[in-house]
Amino acid sequence: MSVRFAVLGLLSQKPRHGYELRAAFSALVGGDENWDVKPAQIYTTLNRLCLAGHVALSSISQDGGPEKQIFTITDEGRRILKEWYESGITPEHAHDEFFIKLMTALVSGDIEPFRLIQIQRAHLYQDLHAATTIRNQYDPRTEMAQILLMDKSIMHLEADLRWLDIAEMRLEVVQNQPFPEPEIKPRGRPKKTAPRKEG
Amino acid sequence: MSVRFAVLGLLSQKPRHGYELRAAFSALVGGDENWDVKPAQIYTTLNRLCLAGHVALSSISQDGGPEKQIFTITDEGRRILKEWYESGITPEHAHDEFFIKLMTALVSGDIEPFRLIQIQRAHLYQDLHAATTIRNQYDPRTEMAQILLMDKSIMHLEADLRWLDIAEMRLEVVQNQPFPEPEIKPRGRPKKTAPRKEG
DNA sequence: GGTGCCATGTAACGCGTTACATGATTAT
DNA sequence: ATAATCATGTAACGCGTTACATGGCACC
Repeated sequence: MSVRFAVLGLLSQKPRHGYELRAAFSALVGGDENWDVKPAQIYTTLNRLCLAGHVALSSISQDGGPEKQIFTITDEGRRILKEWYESGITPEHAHDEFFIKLMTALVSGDIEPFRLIQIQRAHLYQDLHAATTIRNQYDPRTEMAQILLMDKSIMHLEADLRWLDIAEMRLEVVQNQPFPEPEIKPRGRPKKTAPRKEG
Repeated sequence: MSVRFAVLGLLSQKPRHGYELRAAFSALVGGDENWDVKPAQIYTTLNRLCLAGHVALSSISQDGGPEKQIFTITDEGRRILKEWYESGITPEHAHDEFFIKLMTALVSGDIEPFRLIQIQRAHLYQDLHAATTIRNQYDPRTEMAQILLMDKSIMHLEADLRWLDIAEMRLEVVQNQPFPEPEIKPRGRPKKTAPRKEG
């Protein structure tokens, strides 16, 4: 979803063509090491935005160079962009890959969870060290995006490390008790307004 | 990627059929409120795993009830599962939607970044309160997955909130200086071993 | 006889990636 | 010349979602 709205936002600033959008997006995220958007995605996204009526092909320029198809945001596009700005975003922590890995390991018994945690902890410490080093090399006056991104990485790597500690503790407590096969409940049971833990 | 490996791990524990895998995955992540895998994904994933040779259709049982296609993990499947277990995972923080939103807003000037931060902060506080409440209702003996997931959510929501504070501070420092149009550098320039910040 | 669970899929779409393909201009 | 950059796309695939479709069994 992010790329679509970023394209919309960039077109809200001024009309642009595909190639320019790619470069602008790259600048937005602080370089293509962080998020390299492929041309294919830019052009297919523009196509979908056109079909949705959020963007329109306004003109084709050709200042000596190759042909440029310049896109402009529509009123409807401005509307849904504003909606995006005004909405809060809930990050999806359940979809975290290490969480799935740990749970899978617990159920299948293929590998000791503490070893898994150990591997991941070492990995995260490396990432944390790298992120800190990189952040301190940026110039706050000209590389704000890069710095904010590294700040974010650092905060979340620390959070992940804290979580590993907590997970380890929780698993130590129950480790002598056999890990209970998680209950496989029937699906699609009636949902009341708040189906959580009443009674 | 997560679902594919989770399926592999669950089949490593014991052979299962599609419907059973869906229920087992749901149990893994602590209920379909967290991550509801759709039947379509289970069956297409099984299909791809079969084509890749990581899983094989071993038998079709029919104990009175409907037909069940039972899948088994192959040696190759066990190999790549082990590889996954042994690898560390680097979370992708650049792809965070709020980060993109903030950067887009800064570049396009459509909305004040501080207002954006305020909206997001309020949203995250609500999420944090909800997550904490929910976590404390679970039973540590039988609902470990749910508790660990909520721990994770809480850690990361706190990290997000801390990051909002930092971002706000950083933006306050540069707010009187006009936000510099991020440099749009030419793409694909020669990459040395470490293209960062030399000279 | 309906509702809900068990069990299987297909079709189409959105988002993102990889690979491929074309052609013009600009710098060495 | 040829390499890099500017500029545009298509095709095919992986992952994930929504919607649609089929059929048997069990319980009330």
